[in-house]
Amino acid sequence: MPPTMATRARFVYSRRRAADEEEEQEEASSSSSDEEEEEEAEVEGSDEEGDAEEEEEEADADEPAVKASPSAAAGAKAPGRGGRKGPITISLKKVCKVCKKTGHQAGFKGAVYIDCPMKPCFLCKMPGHTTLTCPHRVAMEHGVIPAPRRNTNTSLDYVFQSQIKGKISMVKPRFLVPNQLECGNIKFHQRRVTCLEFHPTQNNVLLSGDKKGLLGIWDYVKLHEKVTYDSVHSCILNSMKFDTANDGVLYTASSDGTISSTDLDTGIGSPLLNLNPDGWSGPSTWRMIYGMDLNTEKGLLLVADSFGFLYLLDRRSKTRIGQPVLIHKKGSKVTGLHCNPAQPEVLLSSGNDHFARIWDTRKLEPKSSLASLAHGRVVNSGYFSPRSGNKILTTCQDNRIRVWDYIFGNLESPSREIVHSHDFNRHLTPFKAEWDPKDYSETVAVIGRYISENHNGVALHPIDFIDTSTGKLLAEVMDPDITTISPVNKLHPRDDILATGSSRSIFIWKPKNDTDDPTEERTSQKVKEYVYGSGSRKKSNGKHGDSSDDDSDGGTGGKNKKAKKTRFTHTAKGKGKSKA
DNA sequence: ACTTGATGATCCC
DNA sequence: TGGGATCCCTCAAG
Repeated sequence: MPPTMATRARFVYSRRRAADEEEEQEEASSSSSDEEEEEEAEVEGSDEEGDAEEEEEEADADEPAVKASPSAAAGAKAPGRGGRKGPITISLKKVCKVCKKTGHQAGFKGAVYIDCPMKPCFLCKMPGHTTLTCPHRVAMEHGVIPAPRRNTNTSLDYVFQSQIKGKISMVKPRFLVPNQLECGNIKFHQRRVTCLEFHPTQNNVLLSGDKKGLLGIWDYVKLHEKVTYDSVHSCILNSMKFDTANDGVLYTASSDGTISSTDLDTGIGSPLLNLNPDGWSGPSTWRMIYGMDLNTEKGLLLVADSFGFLYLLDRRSKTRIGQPVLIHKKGSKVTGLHCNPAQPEVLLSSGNDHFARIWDTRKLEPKSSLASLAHGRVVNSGYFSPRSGNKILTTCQDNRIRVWDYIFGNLESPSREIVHSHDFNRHLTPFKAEWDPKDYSETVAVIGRYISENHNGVALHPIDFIDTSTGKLLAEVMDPDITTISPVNKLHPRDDILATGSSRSIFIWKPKNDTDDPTEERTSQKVKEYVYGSGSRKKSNGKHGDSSDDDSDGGTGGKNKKAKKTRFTHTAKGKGKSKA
């Protein structure tokens, strides 16, 4: 059932329900037959709102007028508020919730979303068609805009010399898509998941951060071993990085303006950096940290704030090195940082100023970037390829994944732009395309998809595996039990495992094993185990547990004590802060 | 089965 | 250059 369908449209809808998708498409792309009957009910003129509402009541005696037409009521009030002049058009029948015009309706019809035809395509952003007919949707393998490859030298040549050649394997590795849901941790977090990271040495341990700053640790094989720490950060946990010298320590970056070095056994964090030492004095001065990376060679922590500045920290002495450097437009957010895996001195930054930039951290000055990569909108992320470091992959809010095949070449335009739905939505964690760290050929990337696909009558949002060398869609990973969007995805550095953050839940995917029970039933059952609690917990009701879920494994004992030496065995909320 | 609210980038003056 | 209205496939609580 489409929950967004307006009450008043029910008649039209039920009449049409039996109709197939084609008719719906037709309706969406052109003004067709059905509207005629609504036009007559339209009230035009410069009536005052009171009049208009009365009219409506009479016309729609069947239904409570106010309730039935919230959009019309809002529309009637708008002129008074906004001072808009001219005739007011009040529709008594269905009004498009996007453009407020009659004759069509945007929204879900069953599991299919019908676009507003007055807007540019929600996928490729071009006018003249909607998502349903967008060529990039119909055939993903054609969703590539080729760009000429040039070979002009850049200053990056100087930095890299020829050290990288020969590092890339020419042999395509075995590629197993982790396409089957293995297990999940439903509502492990109280707010939406913002980042994920696999533990570097403990193979089955997944770290997760959320919008409230909660840090989660979960062993997805032992399942019941999970911990959450709520005292490390006070708001959005944007990035996590392990200390390569000590894998018991995790660096975290947060919108609270701090970098924390957290002991995973105790959950006790010591601040490495606090950009808001004087506390809150309004949003215009509050600094948030999104981008962070570690230069392991130099023991250097690189951090960037929401005002465009980059900070260098010495990991051991915990002191700042030099002054902050402006690396993106002043006052704009730096969304991400990545040190080149082959040449850690080389840094890639992405920002809200619609640019990704490459820097030499040994020679940092404002405007001293080695290259500036222009994008259509905000750049959510930018990553060097995981082994050779000589490719770049960026995710931009203009619904394009950009690939630069060779950073020695001319970087003015990307080698490819891959149209892919990962639009910005303020309620979703920004999408980020990430390389598969196991793929020696450096071609496979994973990214969640915003727009849904009708999957047996259910709107599902797949996780896409994309061949970045061709733009071809290699695999769509989804499960009928997961109806929410999955903007956060992480591929395991060694195993064929995908971790997904979707809303407040975390999921683990594995490749489908032929020896496994092939029925979907098994998958569903597995998820439900976590829906209803792990181990000792009994199924309490027919719905997903509420936020008390987090305490569900209290049965393992020692609930309010610290997690001391027994790691990850129970839910610990902060260090001794938990309520009695 | 509806409504509500949280809240980031953008656009427009 | 800055404040305020606007917004398109959210999600889950009530």
